[in-house]
Order: sequence, then structure tokens, then C-alpha cells
Amino acid sequence: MKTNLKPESLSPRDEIETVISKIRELIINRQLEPGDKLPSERTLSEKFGVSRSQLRLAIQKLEFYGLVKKYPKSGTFVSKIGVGALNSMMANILHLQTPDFKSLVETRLILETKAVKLAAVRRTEQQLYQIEVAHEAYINKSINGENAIDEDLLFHLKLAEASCNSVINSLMLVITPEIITNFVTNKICDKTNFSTLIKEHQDIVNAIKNNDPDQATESLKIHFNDLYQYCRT
Amino acid sequence: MKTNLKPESLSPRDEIETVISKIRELIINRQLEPGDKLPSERTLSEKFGVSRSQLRLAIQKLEFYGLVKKYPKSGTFVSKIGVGALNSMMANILHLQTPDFKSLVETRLILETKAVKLAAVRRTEQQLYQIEVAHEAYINKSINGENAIDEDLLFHLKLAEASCNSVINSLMLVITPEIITNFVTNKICDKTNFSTLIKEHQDIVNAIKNNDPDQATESLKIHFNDLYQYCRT
DNA sequence: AGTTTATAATTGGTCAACCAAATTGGTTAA
DNA sequence: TTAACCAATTTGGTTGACCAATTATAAACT
Repeated sequence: MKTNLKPESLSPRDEIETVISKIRELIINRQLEPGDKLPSERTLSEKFGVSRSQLRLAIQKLEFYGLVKKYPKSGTFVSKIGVGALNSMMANILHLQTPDFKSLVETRLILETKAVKLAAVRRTEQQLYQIEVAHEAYINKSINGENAIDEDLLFHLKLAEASCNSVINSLMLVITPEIITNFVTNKICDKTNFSTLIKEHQDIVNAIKNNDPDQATESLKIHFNDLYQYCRT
Repeated sequence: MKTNLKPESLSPRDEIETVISKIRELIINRQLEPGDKLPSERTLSEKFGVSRSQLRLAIQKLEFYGLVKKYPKSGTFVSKIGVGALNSMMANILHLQTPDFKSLVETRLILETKAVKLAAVRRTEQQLYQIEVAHEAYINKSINGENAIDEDLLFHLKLAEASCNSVINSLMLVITPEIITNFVTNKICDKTNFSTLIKEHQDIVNAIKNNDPDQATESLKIHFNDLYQYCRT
């Protein structure tokens, strides 16, 4: 029997978090401070006992969250924010729980409510046209009794787009897939008949068309009434 | 003189977007439909004339947005959502403009306003304690006349955490770095003196402590008054 | 001694080769 | 005919080596 070199072989995903944790310790121990250049990828990979690929993935994650900044052919540098905030953010990244569905829905409600309000004020004619096209596609699919979940999704994406807020649009783009994934298991809002849903969509479209932000908000809240109640459960 | 093999060598970033665009065309042309398994990485990299690393990065991006799903040692599959939505989302990803600062601030206002409202209702004693600690750290740094931007950041992160909404917390974690990056160039809210800011923070803390969501919302709006006006510019 | 130039070392980025797991297809035994 | 088994192929994952650009160092010249 040969000696097992990896007594508790961690999955790659865990190893990445281990690396992040190690770097976090370096910062806590003041061996690494904001603004400092951290050791080369090769050095760190050897120091932490992981391959360079895994270390690069860890740094890539840290860069995504803005905690380090990479300068090609030069080095990787710790962002110049306080060690307290740095530590807190890394802790958050480490414990990032896979989002519970309720939080997801709640956040969608928040963002989309504001999105339609903004859309009613800022939407261009072209954006309005795209919303209407998506709405008609939803109707056509719906009256045949088919499941129009895709068209519904597209409709709401177009609403977000019309908010003219690139960040809201991007965030909706990120959280939408999660909702789709969980939608099948957590059947919600499938009890109302399709004609009611079409009417609710139409109200939203009209409000945006008439540049009435308050009516748009109100219409969306009616449309999402079931979801609101779900969040309060 | 040797023939230049890459007449117009695109930057890696652009090549990734080219790949996404190509995959998008495959889907539009119905050569690839939702649920289908897409060709192996090697095949695609050869077909598109890019290295496998770049193709993997492109797929990684698509997976992040939930448009494809990878099963190790098995294959990569197109998500089962409508081609319309799929196409629209890819188009969005492609034109993802680097977020303008105004959109960023606006979104932060939306999320954090809701966050403190939720925090006032849901916060645990420990979360309240952490908020108070962060607040005191801000005070101590501030009364010395030092720039307490880091402590301010940490304070607001703790507010988001107390919302008990994992998605809001994560999103704040994503958009906060961008704000930090742009904060230096776009000097905002540096005209008010620190004692006012401390008072405003204190009001928010008190509201959350007293479980008063409306007061918390109101206090935050006062605190962000300058930012609101900035967004309306 | 000071400045410039040339050289060597270090960096992150890229890639082709390799790995183990999983699927696939055919073959064999019940 | 069916079920079980095995080998070969295909898959995404991983790795060590190489690349161009940058930086640090040393040398050489004024």
C-alpha cells in the first residue's frame, strides 16, 4: 500500500477557497497590506501546495470582486481599501451560500419594480417596440395553451433593458438564470389563468407607453402579488 | 518578410466575444437548440480558429450567465430556455457596456434602501453588534480628520449583511468594488463635514436597533441625499 | 560620478499534451 | 432475447513548458 499523498483530497472548488483563505490570513497578519504586490503565481502556488491553475482561478475570483488588481507582465496588487473591509469582503466571499430561492425572488422584485418605474420615464421608442413585440409573442404562445415561460422571461428582460440602467440590466441578467433553474421545482404563480396574466402584462406595457411611472409600479406589484406573498411566507 | 498570420490580431477579450457571437449564430440558425449538447471544446476551438483556452473562457462566461451548463467528463449543454430569450441574453452579454457611474450609484441606492428596510425587521443581535462596531470604527477614524472611506465602506457592507438576503448581500459585494474604483475620480459627498455624516449614520443604526423600517429608510435617504441629486443630474 | 544602453531575470498570459472519469458500442454468457 | 461486462473512444479538467512584455540589474561610455 502506498502512502496517500492527499489524505483528504479536497475538490478543486474547495482548494480555491482554501487559497483565498490563505491569502486572507496573509492580509490579516499584516504580511500583506493594501497596495502591496503579492508574490508571483509560481511562488504562491508552491507556498500553498496547489497547482498554478488553481491559484490563478482563486486570484481570478478575487479580481472579479475587486479585491486584487492584475497588471499583465507586472504583478498582482492588493486593492487599496482598508484591511477591515478587505477581510470582511473575503469572509463574505468564502461563506457565499448558494442563494436561497426566497432571497432571489425578493431581489428580483426589488430590482424589477424599480426597473419599470425608470422604464416609464426613460424608455426609447425602440425599447417600447421591443417590449410590445415580446408581449405579443407571449400572447401568441399563451393562447395556444402552451407553456410560455420563455416568452415571459424575455418580456421581463426587455423591461429591465428599458430602464436604461446598465447595472440593473446586468444584474437582472445574472439573477434570471438562477430563477429559471429553480422555477421548475418551486412551482409558483401557475394557478392563475393565462388571460389574467396577459391583462397584467398589458397594463404594464400601457403604463410604460404612457410614461406613467407610478402606474407602472402599481401594475407590476399587482402582477407580482403572488410572489410578494411567497416572500412573506 | 514572413506572412502575417494574424492580419488584425484581436485582443483576447475580443476573441472571447467573437466565440460567444459564433455560438449565438449557431443557435439562431437552429444548428444548436436548447437542451442540445454542443460539440467538444476541441472541435469548437478548431472550428472557430481559436485556442481551446480562449474557448473555455468564453464557455465559462456563458455558464456564469446560466446559458450553458457543463457536466464534467460528459459535455456542455445549452440551457433549456427559449431561443428568443437565449439570443437576447447573449446579445446583452456581448454589448455589456462598462457600467456608467450613474447607473452604478443608482443601483446602489435602490439595493441599500431596501437593505436597511429589511435589516430593521430581520437583523439579529449579532448583526446589530457588528454594525455598531463598524460605526464606532468610523467615528474613531473620522474625528481624527482622517479619510474614513474604508470604514464607511465596511459600515455599509454590514448593513447589507443585516438584510438577511443573501442575494442582496452578494450583489452589493459585486457592485461595491466598482464604486470604490470610481470614487476617487468622481468626488462626491465630500463637502459635508464629518460630524453630520456621523449623525446620519447614527440615525440609521438607531432605526435598525429600534426595528423601525420606515425610519431606517428615511434616515438612509437623508444620508444619500447628495447621491440622489447626483443621479438626477 | 552620472547617464545611457545592453543584458538577464521575473511576470502574467497562452498553449499543446496529458489525465481520469464517463459514455459508447460491441461482445459474450446466461 | 436480454443482461452484463469490457475495451476503446470522447469528454472536460489539469499541468508543465513556453511566450512576449516588463522590470531589475549590470555594464559601458562620456
